[in-house]
Amino acid sequence: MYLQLNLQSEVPIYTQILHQIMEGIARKELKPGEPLPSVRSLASDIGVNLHTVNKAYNLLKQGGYVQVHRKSGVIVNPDPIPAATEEDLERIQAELRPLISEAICKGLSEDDFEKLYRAVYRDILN
Amino acid sequence: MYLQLNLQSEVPIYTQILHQIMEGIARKELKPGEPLPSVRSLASDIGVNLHTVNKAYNLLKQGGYVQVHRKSGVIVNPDPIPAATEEDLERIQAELRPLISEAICKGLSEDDFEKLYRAVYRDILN
Amino acid sequence: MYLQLNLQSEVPIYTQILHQIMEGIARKELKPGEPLPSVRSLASDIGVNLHTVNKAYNLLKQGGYVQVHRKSGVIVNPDPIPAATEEDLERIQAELRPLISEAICKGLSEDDFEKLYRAVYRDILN
Amino acid sequence: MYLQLNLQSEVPIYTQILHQIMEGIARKELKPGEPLPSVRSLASDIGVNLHTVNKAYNLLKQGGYVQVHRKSGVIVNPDPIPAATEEDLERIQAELRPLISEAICKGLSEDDFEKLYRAVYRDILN
DNA sequence: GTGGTCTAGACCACA
DNA sequence: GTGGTCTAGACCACT
Repeated sequence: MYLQLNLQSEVPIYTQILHQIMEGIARKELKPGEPLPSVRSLASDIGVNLHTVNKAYNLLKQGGYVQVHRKSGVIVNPDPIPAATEEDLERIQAELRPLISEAICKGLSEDDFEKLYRAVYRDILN
Repeated sequence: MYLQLNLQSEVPIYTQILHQIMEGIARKELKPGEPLPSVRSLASDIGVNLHTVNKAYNLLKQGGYVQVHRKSGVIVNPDPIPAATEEDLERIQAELRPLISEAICKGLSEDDFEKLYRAVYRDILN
Repeated sequence: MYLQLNLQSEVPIYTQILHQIMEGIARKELKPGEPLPSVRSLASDIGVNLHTVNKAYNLLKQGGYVQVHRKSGVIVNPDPIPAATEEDLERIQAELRPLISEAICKGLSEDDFEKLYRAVYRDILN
Repeated sequence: MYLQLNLQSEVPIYTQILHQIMEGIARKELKPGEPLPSVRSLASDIGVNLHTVNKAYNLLKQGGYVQVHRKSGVIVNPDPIPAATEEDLERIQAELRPLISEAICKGLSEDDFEKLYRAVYRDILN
């Protein structure tokens, strides 16, 4: 499980960490119950501030992706991750919306977009 | 063409304006050559500062969505909007990626996600 | 002598008119003593405001490119156009400077730039 | 790296800043990876508003001349600056064109112009 | 009246 | 402390 940060991206670092760990879980590279590196070690590994990693971990906890134990540190949630709520679905659609608008404006057909989406899907799952 | 802003949202106002105008173009509510409201009038209509609208308009100009004429104001580009470049596609995929990771983590199947995407697509195009 | 205006350029229209007439003179399409269209007719030909053409003509007069006669209208200066002053040369160099900086930054060699410049020169003179 | 602004000039201040930093990079006074002053400190140094500097920095970012890191500020792009595109070359030629027209009208020979251009080139590179 | 530029001053997210 | 965003209000060039 390697994190690749882009420090000049406009995406905040803590968000990049969040996304990549979520992707690791989606890929099943990170399995339920598996421990994540400690805040300190991860921070020093990727060369960012403790707070930054902490913020990502807290968001993961809030989302039910991980559990934080005083002693044993942070582990991927051994229980199933909470299923998408109605709210989640709406948020995802809201984020999809400008991407799709852009795609339409730039001449991509619905099928072109589907290919794009399938490619990402495959890239994550294989 | 009505804009609905969410001032509480973490999405910057100028981005919301940008997205909604892009969507208007995708919907063909805004047709090629059609004038957009002037910076000042739109700003006062939606109750934000003129610079905020200006920033959105400038981004639309950069993206080739609109043309800015010094005197006559801003119009939807009468020429076709530049087709998606390889870079565009990669950026869209990069933005799709965390959405898809999240969807997978939350138990959505590839087909569930497709339904989501199709729903947005239909909502925009009809 | 046809003028081609780009209404969405950031270059003011009067400047475009100015440039193109200067280029016409440089090309010798417009010969010394030759009449230019009247402000009114040119304005209506190219579909711009009288003032806009007027401003261009006034700048041409100031630069010694044309003479304005009450009766006979505007003609290309039958006398030689004033030679470049030291001030002119400095201004030209000042305008050249950012172009050259950009060229260097983008990896163009001095010879590449010369080719560019020669190409424009040839395009004008032939 | 000193910036010299001409507040009387018709060239916008942000453009002057842009040009001079581009020239600094061309001169290699500003080396790849080298930090630029922060928006605020440069603004107060040269006595202009922070937004003016910000606009210049953003244009430099767009052009690939610098990288903006949210925390650590702005640095000269450590990677090579994007090579000139066909579009760049055309734009440079378009800007060269009125200069050359003027030079011809004012009696400069092609070689005179070359001397001018070489002088600027040497002034930048030495 | 249009957009372009600039100023002054504020709050926020990020690290 | 950094850049990002937003506001309010001003002047200017262009047409």
